[in-house]
Amino acid sequence: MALEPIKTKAGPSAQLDIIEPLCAVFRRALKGEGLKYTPERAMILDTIIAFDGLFEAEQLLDALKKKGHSVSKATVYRTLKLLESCGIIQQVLFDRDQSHYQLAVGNTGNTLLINIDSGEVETLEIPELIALRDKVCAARGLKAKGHKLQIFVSAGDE
Amino acid sequence: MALEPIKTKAGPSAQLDIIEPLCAVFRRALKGEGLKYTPERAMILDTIIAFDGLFEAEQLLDALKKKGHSVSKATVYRTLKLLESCGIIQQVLFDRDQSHYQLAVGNTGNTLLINIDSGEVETLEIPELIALRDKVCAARGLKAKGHKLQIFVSAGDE
DNA sequence: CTTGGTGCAAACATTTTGCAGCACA
DNA sequence: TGTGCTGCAAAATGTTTGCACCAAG
Repeated sequence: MALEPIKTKAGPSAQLDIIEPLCAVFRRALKGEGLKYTPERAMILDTIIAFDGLFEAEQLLDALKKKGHSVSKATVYRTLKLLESCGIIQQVLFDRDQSHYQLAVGNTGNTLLINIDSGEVETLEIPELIALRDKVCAARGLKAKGHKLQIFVSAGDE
Repeated sequence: MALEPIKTKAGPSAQLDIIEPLCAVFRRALKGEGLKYTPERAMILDTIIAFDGLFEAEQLLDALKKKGHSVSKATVYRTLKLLESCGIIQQVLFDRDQSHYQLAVGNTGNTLLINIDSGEVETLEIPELIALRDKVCAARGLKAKGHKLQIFVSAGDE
C-alpha cells in the first residue's frame, strides 16, 4: 500500500503551521484509500507532532495513556504503518531493540548524531550530502530516492 | 566487554591477505580475554569471510549447515557478538526484521545502496563523506567515531 | 582439573494478526 | 446496514539465556 504522499513544504515552519496540514494530509490520504480518520488516529498523530523529535512506539503508548486517551498497542502499531506509508513519519533504525520514528516533514532529520557516550540522539540536516549522494548514484545510473545517515560521535576530547 | 580492537590495515587486500590476519586477530582478542578459540568460532569466521559482503545470522546458519558443520543458533549469535566487540564485523541496521552484519576490515562498507525496487543491497565507500562528517561534528565540538549511510535508490528511470 | 563452550529448549521483547464486537459513513 | 476500526489475546519473529554436559588449556 502506498498512500498519497505528503506535499513537502519548503522552509522552516512554526509548529502550528505543521499541525494543521499534517492532519489534513493524513485525512486526505486515508480518504483516498477508503479508510477512516478516527479519533484514535487523530490522537496518535497529535501526540507524535507534540514529540517534535524521535520517538518509539512505547513512548507513544505512554504519552497517550497519560493524556487519558488509552489506545491499544495494536492500534498504535497499525497507525504508525499508515503514517509511514503516506510519508508523514519515517522509520529510523539505529537500535536493534526497537524502531524509532520521526516526522518526515520537509525531509529533515535524515541525519542523526548519535552520542555513543550519553546515548543522546540529535537530528540535523547536511545540505551538501544531497549533492554528494546524487552524484554517486548518477555515476551508477541510479536515482536516489532518499537516505539515512547516522553519525556516531563522542565529546571532543579523547 | 570490549575486546582488543582490530589493527586496521590500509589499502585493498586480496581475500587471502584477509583471512589469515582476521583469524589471528580473533585469536588474539579472545586470548586477551581468557576466552577460547574453538572450532565453532573458527568456522563461523571462515564462513563470514567467504560471504564477502552483507549477511544475516540465518544465512550464516544455513551456510554452516551446508558445509556439514552444524553449529547451533545460540553459538552463532554469541560468536557474532564476540566478533563485533573486537571490531572484526559490524552490525548494519537497515531492516527492522533482522540484523545484518559485514566485515569491518578497513572500515569499508559504511555506505549502503539499497535498491528499493529489487531489494538488492550494495556496499560502497564515499571518501568525501568522511570530510563532510568530520566538518559537521567539529562545528559542534564533537568527534565523529563512525557513521553509517544508507541511500535508497531505484533504477534511473521514473 | 578448572574454566569456558556448546546445544537445546525455554524465555524474551517487539511487532503482527485473528477475531468478536463497535462505530462511523 | 455494511465496511472498516478497535481492543484483546494469541501468534510470530529474531535474539538471548539457563542449564547440563562436553572440551580445551
